[in-house]
Amino acid sequence: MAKSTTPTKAAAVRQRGVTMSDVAKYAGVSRTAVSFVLSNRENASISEETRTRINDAVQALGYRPNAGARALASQRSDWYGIVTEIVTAPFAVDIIKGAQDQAWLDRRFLLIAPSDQADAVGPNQGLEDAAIEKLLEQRVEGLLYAATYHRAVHVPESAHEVPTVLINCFDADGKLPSIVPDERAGGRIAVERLLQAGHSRIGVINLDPHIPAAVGRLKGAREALAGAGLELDPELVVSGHATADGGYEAACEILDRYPKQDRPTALFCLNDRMAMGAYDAIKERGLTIPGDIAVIGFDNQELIAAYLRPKLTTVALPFEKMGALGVQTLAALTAGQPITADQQLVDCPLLERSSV
Amino acid sequence: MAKSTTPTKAAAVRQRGVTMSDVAKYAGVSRTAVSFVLSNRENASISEETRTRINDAVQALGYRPNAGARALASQRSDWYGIVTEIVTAPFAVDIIKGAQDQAWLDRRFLLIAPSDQADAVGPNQGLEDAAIEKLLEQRVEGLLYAATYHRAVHVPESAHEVPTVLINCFDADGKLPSIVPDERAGGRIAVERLLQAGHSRIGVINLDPHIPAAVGRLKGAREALAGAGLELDPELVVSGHATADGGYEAACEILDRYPKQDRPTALFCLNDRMAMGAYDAIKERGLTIPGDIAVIGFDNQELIAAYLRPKLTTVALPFEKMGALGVQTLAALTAGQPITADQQLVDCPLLERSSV
DNA sequence: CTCTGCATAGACAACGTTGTCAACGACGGG
DNA sequence: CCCGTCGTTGACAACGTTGTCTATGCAGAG
Repeated sequence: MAKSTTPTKAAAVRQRGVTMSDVAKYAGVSRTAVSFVLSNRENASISEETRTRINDAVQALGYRPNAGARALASQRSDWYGIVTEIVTAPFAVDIIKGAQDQAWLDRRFLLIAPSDQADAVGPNQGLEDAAIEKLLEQRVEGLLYAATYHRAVHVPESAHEVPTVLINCFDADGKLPSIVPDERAGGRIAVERLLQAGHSRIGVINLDPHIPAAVGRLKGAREALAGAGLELDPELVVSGHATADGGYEAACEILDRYPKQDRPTALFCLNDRMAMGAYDAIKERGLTIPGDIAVIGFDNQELIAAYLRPKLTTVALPFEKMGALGVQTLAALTAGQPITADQQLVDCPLLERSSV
Repeated sequence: MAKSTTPTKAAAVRQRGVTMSDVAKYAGVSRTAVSFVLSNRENASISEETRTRINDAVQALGYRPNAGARALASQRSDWYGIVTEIVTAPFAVDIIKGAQDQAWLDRRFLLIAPSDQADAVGPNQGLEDAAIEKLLEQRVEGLLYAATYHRAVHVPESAHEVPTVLINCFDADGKLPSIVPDERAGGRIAVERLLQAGHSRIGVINLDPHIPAAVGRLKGAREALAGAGLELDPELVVSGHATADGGYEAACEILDRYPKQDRPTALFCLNDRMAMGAYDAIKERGLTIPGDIAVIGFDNQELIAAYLRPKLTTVALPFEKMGALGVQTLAALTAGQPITADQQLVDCPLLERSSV
C-alpha cells in the first residue's frame, strides 16, 4: 500500500502503460526480481523484504501485467473458448454460467463466441467456422462446444487443433470427449417416482422419438417399469410437438381414448412445455392434479415448472453442472491428459413439487 | 486456395505457430509485403499478383495471425469487456446476445466476465472488482456494464480507466453514459392501449414504488390518462411483491374492494409475473379475460407471456437492442468521441396478444 | 583469509507482430 | 539518357513479457 496516497489517486495519475521496468525502478530492484516475484517461481530466492517492496510498488503504481505480452512470451494463454448457439438461443444459459464459474475458479478466462448451428447445415454455417477461427487467433488453449439440446453434432475441422470438449451434445464422428445428461437415469427416476406413488398405468407424452433425449428417457422409463415387473404399453406412448400445444393434443388423445377405469392415472411428459399443455387438457376435463392424474415433467424450465398450478414435479437437466464439468475436463486435457472420445453422463435430479 | 490439397490436410500438417515470415517465405515475398496485404493498409502499393500469391500462401499454410502479438505491437486490441450479473442471474440474457451480435458485426470480441453485484454492497463485492481487473489486464478497449433490472449502480473505480457504458442501469455518481429502457413511454403506450380498447377505470398493480421501473411506468400511465382527460385514482394503485403471488394478492385486493359497477375493467400489471398471478385471481372469481377484465403486462417474459391463456399482451423490455446500442456507443467513445453522462432511452414496444 | 552459497543484477534472446525508413530494380515518359 | 514512379525489399526498433545465463557483492563457515 502506498502510505497516504489512495490507490485511486495513483491510478488516476498513471498514464497508459506501467511496465515491469517501471515497477522495478520504483522499487529499486531489477526487472528480474520483479518478474520472479510476480510469477512467484520456485527456484528463485528472494528476500522477504524485496518481495514486499516489489508488491508495494505494484500497488502504488497500479501496475497491471499485460496479458497479451505474457501470452506471447510464455506461449501459454489463460483462455478457453466456448462456441455455442446458446448465445443465439438462450435456452440453456446455465451451461455458460457453470462453465464461467468454474473457469473463474481456475483463474482462467472464457471467450464466448456465437454459433448458429441451429440445424447442422444452414445458411450460417459460416458464422460458426468464423467464430472458431477468431477464437484460435486469440490462442485459446482449448474449446468448449455447447448445444441447446442434446444431440449429435458435426464439429468443424479447426476445432480439432486444440483440445475440445462437447457439452450437451456429442461428436457424430466419435472422436471428441463429451458431456451429456444421463437421460436414461432421468427417465428411470421419473417413472420410479410415479410407481412409488402407486401408479401402475402410466401414459407417456413423447418427443420426436428419434432424438437422444426421447430415446434415453423412454429407455429409462421402461427400466423403471421392468423393475416393478411391469411393461410399457406401446399404446400409452403418444408423440407430439415439443410445445405446449403438442402436449395438449397428445394428452387429449390419451385421456379420451379409454373409459375411465382403463385411463392412465399418471402422465410422464418428456418435457415441461408439453406438461404445461397436458395440464390444460386435464383441467379441461374436470380432472384434478395430482388427485385424478399425476403429472411429471422433464427439463425443469423454471419459469414454467415453478409457476404452474399445482407446481410441476420434474426432472432437471443439469446444465450448470455440465458446464462446470466441461471446463474441468478441458483443464485435464490441456494439462496433457490423452484425448479420448469418452462420454461423461451427468445425473438429472428429480425436483419434487406438487404434481405427483 | 491450395490447388489440390484440401485445407484440412494442410491444417493437420501444420504444427504450432505458422508465422508471418513462414507465409512470406512460402509466397516468395518479403514479410513487409505480407504485413501490408493482411492489414490492407492504404499507402501500400502491391500488385494484384503478389496479393493473390500471399493470400494463397495464407490459405495453404493455414496461417492465423496471433491476436496477442498484434495487440502488443499495435497498442490496440479488438476487445471489449462486458461485466454483468447476467452471467449469474440470467434474466436478461438478451443484453448479451444483442451486444455479442453487434460486436461480431464490428469485428470485435466480447470478453464476458461475471459479477455478483446483486445488491450493490455484498460479500462478493470483490468478484466484480477482480473481474474488471482481469478484463483490463487483457487490455480491453472499453467496458460494458450491464444489470438485470433497471437501477442505479456504483461502478468500481477501475472501470473509469477505459470508456465505459452502462446498460439497463445508470451511474449513481452521474459520470458515465448509460442506456436504459424508456419506462415512461412504455407505461404510456400500455395504458393508451387500454384506453383505446374503451377502458377508463384502470387498476394498476405496482412494483416497489421506489425503483426506476415503477416510477417511470407509473408516470407514463398518468400521462396517458391525462391525454384522455382522466386522472389516476390513487386507490386503484396497489403495490405488491414482484412475483406471481404478489400479483395475485394485489389483484384480489383491487377486485374485491369495489361493487361490480365500480370495479376497474382493466389491470395494468407492472410486470408479467404479477400478471400471471392476476390471471389466477381473475379466473378464480369467474371473470373472463379480456371480456370482463383486460390485462396488460410489462417485460415480455416469453415463457410466461406467450403461454398464458389467453396469451398476455405486454410491453417488451428491449434487452437485445440495448445490448447492441451499448456496443455502438462504446465504439463511438473508443473512436474518440468525448465521454458524457448521456442517458439513451430505448423504446419498449407493445406486443399485442390476446388479453386486451 | 579464503571458500561457499545466497540474494540480486544485468544482459540478451526469444515471442509474433506493427510501423517506419532507406534503398533498389524496372519501366515508361520526356 | 535521365528522372520519377511503382512495386518491392531488408533492416531495425518498438511492444511487454518470460526465461536463461553470467556476473557480482556480501555474509558466514571453515
